[in-house]
Parts: sequence; structure tokens; C-alpha cells
Amino acid sequence: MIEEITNQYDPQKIEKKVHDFWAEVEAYSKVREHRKGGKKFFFVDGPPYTTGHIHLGTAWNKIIKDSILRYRSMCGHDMIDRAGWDMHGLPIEVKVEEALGFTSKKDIESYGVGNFIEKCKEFALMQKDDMTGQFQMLGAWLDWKDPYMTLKDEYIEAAWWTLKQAQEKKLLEQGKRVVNWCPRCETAIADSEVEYEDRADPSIFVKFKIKDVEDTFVVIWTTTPWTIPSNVAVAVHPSFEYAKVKAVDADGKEETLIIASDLVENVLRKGRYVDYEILSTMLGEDLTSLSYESPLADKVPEQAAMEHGIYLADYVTAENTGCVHIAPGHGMDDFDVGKKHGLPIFCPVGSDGRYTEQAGEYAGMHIREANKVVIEDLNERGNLLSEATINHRYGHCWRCKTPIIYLATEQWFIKIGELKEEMLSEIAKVKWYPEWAGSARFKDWVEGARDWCVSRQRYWGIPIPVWKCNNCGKMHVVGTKTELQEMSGITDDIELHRPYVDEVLLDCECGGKMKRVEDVFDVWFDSAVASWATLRFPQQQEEFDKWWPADFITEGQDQTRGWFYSQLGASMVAFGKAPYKSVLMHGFTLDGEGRKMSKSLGNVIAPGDVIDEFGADSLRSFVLSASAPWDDLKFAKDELKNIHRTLNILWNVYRFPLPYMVLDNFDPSQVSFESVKPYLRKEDRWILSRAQSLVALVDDAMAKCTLHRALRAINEFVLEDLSRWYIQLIRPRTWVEADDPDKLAVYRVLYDVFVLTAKVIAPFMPHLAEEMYQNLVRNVYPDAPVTIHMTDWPLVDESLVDKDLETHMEMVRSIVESASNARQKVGRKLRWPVSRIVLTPVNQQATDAVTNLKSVLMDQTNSKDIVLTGIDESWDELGFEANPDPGAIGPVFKGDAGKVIGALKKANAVQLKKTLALEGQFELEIPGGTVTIKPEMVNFIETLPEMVASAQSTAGIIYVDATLNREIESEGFTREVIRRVQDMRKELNLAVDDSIRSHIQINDERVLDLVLDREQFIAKETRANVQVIGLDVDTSGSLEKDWDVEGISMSIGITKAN
RNA sequence: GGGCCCGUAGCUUAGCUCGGUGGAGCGCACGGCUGAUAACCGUGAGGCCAUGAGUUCGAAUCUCAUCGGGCCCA
Repeated sequence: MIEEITNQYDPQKIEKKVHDFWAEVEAYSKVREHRKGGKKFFFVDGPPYTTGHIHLGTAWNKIIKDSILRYRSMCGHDMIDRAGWDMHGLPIEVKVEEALGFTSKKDIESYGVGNFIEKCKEFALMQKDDMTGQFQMLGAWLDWKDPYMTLKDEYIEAAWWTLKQAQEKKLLEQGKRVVNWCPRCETAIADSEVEYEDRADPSIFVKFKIKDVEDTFVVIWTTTPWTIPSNVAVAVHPSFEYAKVKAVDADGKEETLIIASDLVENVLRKGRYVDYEILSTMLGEDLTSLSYESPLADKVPEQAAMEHGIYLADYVTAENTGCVHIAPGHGMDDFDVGKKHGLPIFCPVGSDGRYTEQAGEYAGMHIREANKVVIEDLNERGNLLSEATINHRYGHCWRCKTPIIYLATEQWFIKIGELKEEMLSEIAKVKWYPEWAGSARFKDWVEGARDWCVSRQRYWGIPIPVWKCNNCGKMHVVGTKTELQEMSGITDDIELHRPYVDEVLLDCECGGKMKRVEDVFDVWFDSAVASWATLRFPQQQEEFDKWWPADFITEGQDQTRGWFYSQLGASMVAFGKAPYKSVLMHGFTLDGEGRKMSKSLGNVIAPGDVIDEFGADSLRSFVLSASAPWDDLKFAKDELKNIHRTLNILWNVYRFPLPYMVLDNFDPSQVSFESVKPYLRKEDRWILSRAQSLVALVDDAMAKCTLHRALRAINEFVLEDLSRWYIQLIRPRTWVEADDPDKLAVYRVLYDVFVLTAKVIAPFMPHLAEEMYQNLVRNVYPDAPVTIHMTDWPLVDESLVDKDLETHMEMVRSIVESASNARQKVGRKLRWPVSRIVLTPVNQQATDAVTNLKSVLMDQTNSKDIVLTGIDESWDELGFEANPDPGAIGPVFKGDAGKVIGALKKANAVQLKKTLALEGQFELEIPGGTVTIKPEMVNFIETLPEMVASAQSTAGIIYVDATLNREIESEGFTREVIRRVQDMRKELNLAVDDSIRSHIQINDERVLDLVLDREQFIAKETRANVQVIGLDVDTSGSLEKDWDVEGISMSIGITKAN
């Protein structure tokens, strides 16, 4: 049987209880099991990195996923929803290094790679467990028991298999490329791992002496002086104009400089030259015959041996000097220029950021110290034109924040560039939410796709499965563990991580031994294969065939360049098609000020703190409703409180009828909906219809991924339809003591609406929904599904939908609100009846609404009568004045509209209205002529009679006639008295059915007379079995109070009667 | 510097597709209700719709530019 709930909404208690319950009955697995064989829905969880703690953004992410999956499940989908964990990579290495007090790769090598890997694994697994608990606190249902983990062998094999596909399709390449390099981590890092931040660097202008020409220099600009020892060439734009300038310094010394013409003044100002003269101008393409000398030839032997020429490049911009320093070993564009012209790829910097022997006298120096030294050397040699500091955006390693450098190194690449066109055509087939995430943003990113450097020179990652023969150099890519075992002859299990896998040697055809290359994969390659790794492919083909590609994924906008991209790239390599069918790109979480949340700003919100204060359901409802999924989410605590209040109201609404139902032994299994149907009132049919409309709206929102609309609709239903309206309307019916069919009808309707509401909120507020369900459904029908999340999503029952009724009620509500407004204007509170309310309806619907729902209207407005005029017909007790409508006037009179409006306002309203009504038009004089006014161009504002106030409602203008008469005054004062006695009863903490003795003294003969008209009524309402009302009454009692009622003084004394 | 998104009341936002006197909620002030009561309801004040220009009789809405915020890139 349904149980009464007496407590306030206590989310912590409810959620704890529900979590325990879910665990006890194994709700999650039962629900998934229940849907086996249903419509397939393959969801891939974007694996969070195992940092150890979730933040608001990751919480939001999982809440979106959970809500969508719960909805899908209720809609009958059989789903795959393994949670995922991204567990390899530098961040964990860095954490472990910190814990062990390491600062470089050498420390790791001496500690032992095997030991280090074990620590990393341990660390990742521990963090995973911590985070799982945190996600579960949110109520997020994913397959937590069997998640996919990038450190598992089965997962590693998916990556290996994928690389083998790349090799077989000739998309894998090893070669020297310029990569982003972190000199601390001593590894290449992906473009997507570079984080741009402001940084101060030197900004120097350097003069390179032109060979065989006296005192003539080409001027370049750079922010990386340490790359000057690696300079090989200068690039100019073929079609820019360059000038040879005779420049004179403060000492009168003259020299000739080559600079882009437009930039001469700027450069000379920097070099503090006092005078100059343009000797000649030429195009960039005319400069290529020149060659120059390295200013550091005496320090770097290779520089002395090298030819330095001037080359053409289209990417040169007209900034700084228009001549660009080219160091092919230290820049991507530089590298391209070098390759094109067959220049040496000179890179005298080692992986640790120190110059190598090739750097001559600089050898051993760290590039961070080198800037100063190089600048000094250039200055000494007279090659430094100017030196300053610049603040600019510079790339940093996003894990350890070290400024990156560019190094030409041997790396492994996947030739994504070749797949670009296919990728673009694939993303057009994917359904993107919102549409622009794919058509604009992602497309833009893919168009700029470059080859993907997948190798890293680290330890904790998926080893790159390439074995190379130390004899003949032959290469072999291993695709699976089995293949490795077969080829190596090892029958025992092989741990696929470093350093174990490194020890596995393969026999080469040439008789030599093949050894694995040392690199590991970029972690983005790990997560890139998630969609098939989660299906345990390549170990299992069948599941893959059945499910792949994913039906749906959703991640933050940063993943455009990240997971959306890496998955697409890997999938194109492996299968030639996109790995997902639909993608929801969600926003970022910002703090209350709209700044991003970051540790350094100290504005990070921990989801756990929010849950402790408001509960997970409030947090969920907040993040889902506060903004569209793809917009950024501002965390506003006030809004969270607001949402929490809404849940509290839902709780109160749900709680309200329970005591009555329990008292009456209401058993929904014995009172069918059919049996109460004849007794349904209009408002009952209305709330049933509203509930159906809510389901339809939520369905529509879910189809469009506009979760915020779903949540807002739910909140509005709870607040407006249930709490503020339906509950108010039906309250008196629940107080009826007899076994009244009218009351049973209300119980049944409330019951159905509550159960439906619980189902509708289930995907979003799963705990509260479960709590309601267990009481309302499981306590009544023990055979019902064990959890609400196993029930079917409600199908819209068209037989309950009555759109006209909904519209009518909306109009009635608007009229009631307006009546409140008008009452306030005329100074008549609701407790006092008014003699009549007059409505001028705007249309037939408004007329019908009033006719249809007159009793509701009279009841809620406390009005003795509702009077309708004809549609748009003025109430005949009114005066009026003209109000022009610019919307109708503008299109007709265009430039004269202002004059017409002005003239209309001044016109005689009575005559205007009459003429328009009779003739359908009015000739209006305006400055400079006469115009024809049509009825639609002007409205009329009424002026009101005495004691009448008006207000606009959507149904039309209403007039509240607050004229008093004896009956109204009697009722008003009577209710004032009752209200005060009730107030005192409450103060005495009396039970609802306790009786009292009351003594009421009213110090006004007229008012006393009015109140005495209803003496019996007062006694009944206040449960007084002794009641004395008079001019001079002894009001002593348990509680005694003096009151001022509308200026009349009263004394009331009450005592509990036994 | 480029791409995409966002900017509406003190705060959080609807409206923008398809132009016609800008709607809510919170907070504030005032009032109401009193068998959901540590709850609930009404009214009011509060908006150069980020700024500037353009198109138009008319722009929060369309166009362009600028400023500010976010994500991504150079």
C-alpha cells in the first residue's frame, strides 16, 4: 500500500537509499538484461583521463550521457555502454615522476623501466577506482564493472591491429619530420597536446652579411635566438617589394640593409638609425642570387662549411623585416623550405634540449640558456640590429607546461593528409548536434589536417608494434598478441607493455633478429580506437559486425580536435568510414563570472561538494537545464538553489495528497481509471492532458538533443501545472471526509499523474524518480518492474490529450492572474468576494474557455459572477481613448507613419471609434494632407467606472467590480475572523480535528452584525463547539490575541476543548 | 592573426530560423494565501537587447565592423 511520507525533501537520504537499493537488487544489470534483443544502441564513452578526480565538466559530460542512455533504455534500446578509461601517457608518468622525485628520463632509466611501468599501472588503476566512485555518486549508469581500459592487452591489441592496417594500406611512414618537442619530457608531442599561453621572449633583429658585398646585410627577425646557430637560409616572398637601404647610425657609420620596402621605417627605428636613403628596390624573386655568411661561423664549424642562400616562400608575411630566418631543423615551414630546395636539415639540438657536438662551441649548453649567449655573440660581431622583449602566445607542453621547441626527429606518421577528402565526405554523413559542430567547426579542423605523428619517446603507453631487423633493416608490424607469440615462439603470456615486450625478438628472413622500435603511441591513438576496442575487436568479429559503428557519442567542444578527430582518423585508416553516426558536442563549464574553471584561478567547483549540499538530482537538473548542451555552462549557485527548490516543490506536491490517500485506504489497484472516468472534472482532464503533452515535448526535445528544453518543460509542468494550479484547484476535494467518487477521481488522477511524472523525470533525476516509484508503484503492485528504470517510457496517449481544454485553461489562468492584478489595483484582497468579473474576450476560444471553465474561474477569483461581453466588444460601462498600432500603420504609410500615429493620438476617440465601426475607415488629417485609417490601425483604451479595476489577460481585458454590498462584507469579515482563529489554532499546535472553545469580541456594532450573519459557519470552520461572539466578551483562554481587521479592533481568545 | 560559438533586467535566461511596441525565474520592494505552511501565490520597480554602422516605413532578430567571453588553431 502507498505509504505516507512525512519528511522534507532530503536528497542525501533519498540518494543514499536509492544507491543502496540499486546495488542490492543489481538494478543496472537487470535493466540492461531486460532490454536484450531490443533496438540496438551502441554508445561509446569518451574515456576520461585517470586524473583521480572528476570536475564539473566531466560530471556534466557523464550526466548528459546518463540521461540520454536512461531515456533510450526506457524506450526499449538494447545498449552497449562500457565506461572507458584513458590510462596511458605522460600525465601519469609526470605524476609518478613527481611522487618518486624524478626530474628527467635518466632517473627513470636508472630506477628501471619495469618498476616505473608498474607504478604507473598501479597509479592509473587506483585513480580509475576513485573516479568510478565519484561518477556513481552522480547516479551515472554505465557499465562500470566491465569498463574498457586502454592499459588492457585486449585494448592494446586493437591499437596494434589498427597500426597494421595503416601499414598494409601504405599509410604508415617513418621519417624525419619537425615535431613539437617537449625538452623536459624528451618526447614528441601532438599538435593537440600543445597549449598556447602568453610568454615573454626575446625579439631580435639580426643582420646577415651578404657575401662579397661590402657592408651589406639582409635583416631577419626571430624570437628564438637559440635557433640562429642552426640557420641555413633566408626566405623572402617572391612578389613583395624589397629595398636596399643606406642606413646611417648615430655615429655617422653607414651600411646597406635589405628589408621589405613597407617595413623599412619600422626596422630602422628599431635599429636607432638616424638617417636613411633607399638605394634601389626589387622584387623578392630578384634576391635569390644572393648568398650570405653565418654570423656564428667561427663558433659553429658546420656553419662555416655551409652555403647560405636566399629562397622564395609564399608563406612569408609583410611583418617585421619581410625576410625570414630559416632553420629547417627547428620549424615546420622551415623544414618544408629546406626539403624543397635540398638544404641540409641541420639540427644541432638533442632530445634533452641541449646543443649537440654539431653546435661547436655551444655544445652541451641548454637552449634555454642559449638565447642570452647567442644574443651576446651576435652583438659582439656587429650582427645584432636590435634587441627587445615580446609578449606573445607560445606553445607549451600541456602536461608539464614547459615551452615546446621544434625539432627534426625520426618519428612514425600516419598519412592523414591523404585521407582528407574521404574524411570530409564521411563527416557530412554524420548527424551533428548542433549542426554547425560538424558543418563548420569540425570541417574546418579536418580541412587543415596534417599527417599524424603517432610516436612518443616515452615509457607508459601502448608500445608501437613495429619490429625492425638489426641486420637487413626489414620492418614488420605485429597486429595481435597471437601473432607475436607465433612469430617469437613464446607460448607463455606476454605482457604487452614496455619493457617486457621490448625483450621479444623475432626472427628475420635474412637470419637476423628483429627488435621492437623503442617508441610508444601518442595517447590520442589509444582513445582513437575506442569504438572497436570496446567491442573487443579484433579478438571478436561477431560483436563488431553486429554493433559498429557507434550510434552516438557526446563530448566537449575541445574534443573536436581531440577524440572526434582521432577516432575519425583511425577509423578511416582501419575501415574507411566514420566510427560514429551521431555526435553531440557539448560546451564547457565556466564559473559564475563566465571564466573558465582552472586550478590556477582557484574557481574550480567539485561536484562532490555540490552533491553534499544539494544532492545529485539537483546537480543533474541544474546542469541539464541551465543551458543548451552546446553552449557553455555558467555555474551559478543561485540557479542551483532554484532548481533545488523546484525539486522540493515536486516533493511537496507528491507528499500533499498522501496522508489523505493513506487515511482513506486508497488502493489504486482497486480503483481503475475507467471507474472514475464519469466523475472526472474539467481540471482533471486538463492535468491528464498536460501530462501527455509534457511527454510529447520531452520526446521531441530528446530527439533533437535539446535536453535543456526537456528539463525546462518538466520544471514548468511541476511548478505551473501541478503546484501552482492543479493542487490548488483540487485541495477542497481531498478534504471531503465521505467516500466520495469525486474524491476518488482526484486520487486516481493524482496517482496517474505522479507515476507518469516519475517516469518522465527518471532519465534526469533518477533517484527522486526511483523513490516515488517504489512508494507509488512497487508498494501497490509487487509484481511491477523492480526499478523505475526498467519500466517503459510512456507513449503519448492521444485519448487523454485535449488541446482545446489546455488552451482554455491557459486562458482561465491568465484571467485569474489578471484578476489578482486588478484586485490589487482596486485594493480588494482575495478573501473578500467581488460581485462580478467582466471579460471582453479576444476570440471565440476565450468565450468558450470562460463558458467551459466558469466554476474554476469563479472559485479561483472568488467572484460571485462572471460576465462575458461579445468578442472584442467594449463593455458598455466604459469610456475610451485611441491607441495607434505601429505594426499596422508602418507598412501602409512608411515615412509618414510617425505623423499618422501622432495625429491618431490627438484624434477624438469616440468619433474615431464610431466612424471606424460604421464605415470601416476614417479620414484623418495629418500635417500636409489627409490619410485613410483602417480599423486594424488603432486600438482603444478604456477608462473605468468607480470601484472597477481592469487588467489585460491573454483571453481579453477583464474588469473586476469591487463594489461592496452586505453579503460581500459579511463574507469578507467572516473569513477574516476564521483566518485569525485558524492562525491561533496553529499557534497552539492543535491537530486538524481538535475542537476549541472560542470567544470573539468585535468592537464595532455594524461589523459585529455582519459577522453574526455567519456565526454557524465560523464555528464549523474553526471546529468550535463553544463560540461566543459579541461587543463585550471575555476573551480569556489558552491563547488570547488582539487584532486589527480592516481598521476594526477585535480580541479573540481560544482554548482547546476536550 | 584565422575558424566556430556566446553577449538580452543586479544574477540565470526565453525570444533570433521567418523583422512589427522584449517574456520568465532568482534577488529586491509591496501585497496576498494559510489543512503542502521551514511551503505557496500576486503585483511593482528594474532593459540605450555589448558597441557602431548598414538594409528597412520599422531591427534584440538580417548584413558588416568593433569590443568582451569561451573552445580550437596559427
